[in-house]
Amino acid sequence: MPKMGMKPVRRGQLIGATIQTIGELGFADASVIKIAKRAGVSPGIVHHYFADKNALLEAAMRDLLSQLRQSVIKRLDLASTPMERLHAVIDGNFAAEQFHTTTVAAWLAFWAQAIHNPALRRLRLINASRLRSNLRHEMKALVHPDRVSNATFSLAALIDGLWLNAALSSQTIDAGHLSAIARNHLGTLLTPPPPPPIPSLEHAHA
Amino acid sequence: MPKMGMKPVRRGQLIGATIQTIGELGFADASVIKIAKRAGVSPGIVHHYFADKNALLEAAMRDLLSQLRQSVIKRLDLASTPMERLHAVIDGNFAAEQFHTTTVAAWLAFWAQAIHNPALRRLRLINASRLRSNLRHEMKALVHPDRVSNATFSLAALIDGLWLNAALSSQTIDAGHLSAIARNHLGTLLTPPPPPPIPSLEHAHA
Amino acid sequence: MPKMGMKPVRRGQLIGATIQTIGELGFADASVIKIAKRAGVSPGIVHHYFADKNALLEAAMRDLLSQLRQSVIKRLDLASTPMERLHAVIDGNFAAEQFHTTTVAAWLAFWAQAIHNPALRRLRLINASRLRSNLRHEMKALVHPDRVSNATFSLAALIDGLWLNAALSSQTIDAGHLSAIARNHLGTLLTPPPPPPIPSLEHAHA
Amino acid sequence: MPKMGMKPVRRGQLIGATIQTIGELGFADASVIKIAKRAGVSPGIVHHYFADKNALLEAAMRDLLSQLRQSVIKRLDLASTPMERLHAVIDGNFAAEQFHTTTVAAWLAFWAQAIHNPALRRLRLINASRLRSNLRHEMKALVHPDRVSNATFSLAALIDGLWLNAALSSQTIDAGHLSAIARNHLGTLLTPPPPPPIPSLEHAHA
DNA sequence: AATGAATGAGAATTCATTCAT
DNA sequence: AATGAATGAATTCTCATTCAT
Repeated sequence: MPKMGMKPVRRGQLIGATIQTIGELGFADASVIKIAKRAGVSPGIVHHYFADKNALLEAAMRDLLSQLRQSVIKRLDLASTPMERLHAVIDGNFAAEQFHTTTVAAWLAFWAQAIHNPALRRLRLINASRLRSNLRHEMKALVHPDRVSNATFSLAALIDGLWLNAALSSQTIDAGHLSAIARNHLGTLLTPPPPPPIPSLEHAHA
Repeated sequence: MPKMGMKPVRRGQLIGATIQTIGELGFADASVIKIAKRAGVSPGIVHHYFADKNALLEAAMRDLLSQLRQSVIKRLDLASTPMERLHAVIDGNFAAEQFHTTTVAAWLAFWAQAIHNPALRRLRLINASRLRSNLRHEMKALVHPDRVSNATFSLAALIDGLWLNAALSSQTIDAGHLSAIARNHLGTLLTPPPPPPIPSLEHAHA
Repeated sequence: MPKMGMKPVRRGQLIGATIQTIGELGFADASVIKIAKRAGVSPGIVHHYFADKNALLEAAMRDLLSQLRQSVIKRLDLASTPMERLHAVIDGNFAAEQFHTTTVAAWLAFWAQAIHNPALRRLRLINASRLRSNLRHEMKALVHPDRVSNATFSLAALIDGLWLNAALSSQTIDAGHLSAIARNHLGTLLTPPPPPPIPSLEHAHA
Repeated sequence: MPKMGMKPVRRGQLIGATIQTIGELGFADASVIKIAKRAGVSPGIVHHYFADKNALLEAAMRDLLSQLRQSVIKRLDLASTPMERLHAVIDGNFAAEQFHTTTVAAWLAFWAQAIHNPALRRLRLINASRLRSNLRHEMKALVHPDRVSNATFSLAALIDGLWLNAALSSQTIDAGHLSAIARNHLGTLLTPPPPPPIPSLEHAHA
């Protein structure tokens, strides 16, 4: 009698092993054989649960995105004001569990590969537009309509940039610090720009 | 004697072909054979000019970094005030020639791979610290000493984040727009945060 | 489940094919592809059973050595006196099955390569010291202690030399003849050297 | 004006580099490029002085054989009695200059390869028969006609075996010791076998 | 459900050789 | 005479995938 319902278990094992392997070795060196070995299963079984390597990669990226989304949603549920909701998005993106070295490296690998892989690209687009949509919705309540688009774009870029710097840095990541910087940036987006302090600087902007 | 002075020519061809190939196919699918084919030479000749694939990749990344640096330096030479110099750094990073689709994709691929490849990692670190050092030096002239570090970190992250978004976006990149956003962010870093304008917003911060 | 227990079968096939191929083509021309072809398997499978080419070569040499050892041990089991045991060692080394042309050629190839390959070198050293130890132990019972070392060295060298001449000769090998020569040499080692027959010859030795 | 008569010089350089390279790396790893590099010339020039790699290898082996022959001939010129001449052959084979590690390793490599390479095989056969012929001629003056053949064969084999052991040994080679063992063996070949010392041993011989 | 045997393509790299200069 | 650029084949090894069991 076969073990029942192994499907989700095995899939989870393989997805986890995929993220780990990509995070540790990079996309180019993450072979099915290595992933299977890390998952503690035979290489043959991978194709029993996933159509091909691409399907496995897609599932892995979907898992990463889903974890991130959960991290944000969890915090959104506790927020009530627009500002709180924006902080929730920021903090959700910088949640501690998102910063394990291998996970961050896997993220970057997926981003790089998504340029060339349509399935991954689609996943990333869906996620990115969802994030933008979240941000934009709250921004509308806080900034002038003319500035919503830029403010959203700017905050989203800063979040990504902070993440990227963390991914590439060899130092341990202080998620709180990243969050604070993003919150601070958000603060400046909300307030009207102060009058130019000194003429010379104003000149420099031109 | 053989055709003299082919070395720099071939090396340049191969480096260009490498960046193109990585940009189009991604790191994982950029094989020496494909690179050689794109450069219009035989696969064997690659190892006549580069010790191994890694040396070729390193040279390609070095080339990308060098182009970026030139782009910044060119603008720094025309700048005189600290603010102008910061704008030079921003604009240099967002120069039009830096935004060809394949080039940007190659950049991302190198960043992702740099996590796992010591030689690439070293190159990236050198470049990153040079950028930081440039920014920090000018920041010191413009913001309170206590805020130099954070301001530098924040601006550098935003530059990277804007770049990353451009890299991943399928839309054509408007470098001027990215520059404007970064300049605007820089503006907010320089000025002291204004007093909370209205109580309701203050409440939203809580 | 896959075809079970293929491991020892395939390994045996591949080892046999390796010895055959090296024996026929020499070390330099024995490629993994040719070996696989001779074994009737695909080139890829070789690395499923052996870590790399070196491991395959090592296994092949180990096999040759083991066959030789068995040939000696089989005869040692039937011997009772020291002299019989020495003859067993000689005859074991010159057993007919050790003289198939390809096998002898493989032996020579391995010896030559062992100089440059640490793993093969180690195998050869283990085997050589085992042979010496066997010989020395029996020699102790038959010759004066002062002469054990030289007698052992001399007999071992003669065995190797006879083998080598056979290996390089294009004529069919008469193992019995080689054995007889070695036994004869052994006989001279056992007896005290006769007094110098004529002074002039003694002088020539000096 | 081109340098005149470079031909023998370059050929000599290349032959020396070939022997060195084969001795250090083995036959399989001695490529034309490596040989040229060691000789301090470009890889292209090799084919200006030698038809192909095989011709270079053949010339190198011919050089080794010639050196050995010179070593013997030099000593033969000083010898007058048959025994002295046999000693000259032995000592010539074990001359110190023949025992540089790389040279001995090159010898072994050539022997192994000679099995598969007709040109090398021919060279080796010519040399071997010359050595045999030398030995046999002198043996005829010293031993009973019925034993000339075996005595020659035995002595030649011992010389080769001692050499082989030296080649494979990691220890420094004591050429004098090898010479002494061969001379001693020769001594036993010349004298009539003594009467059996004890019946039991005689029985063991049967 | 699961194994691991097996394949054949493709990877990086090295090679002997040729050739324009 | 000599260089080193250039080729295309061959090398070892890894890969995704299939399949009998």
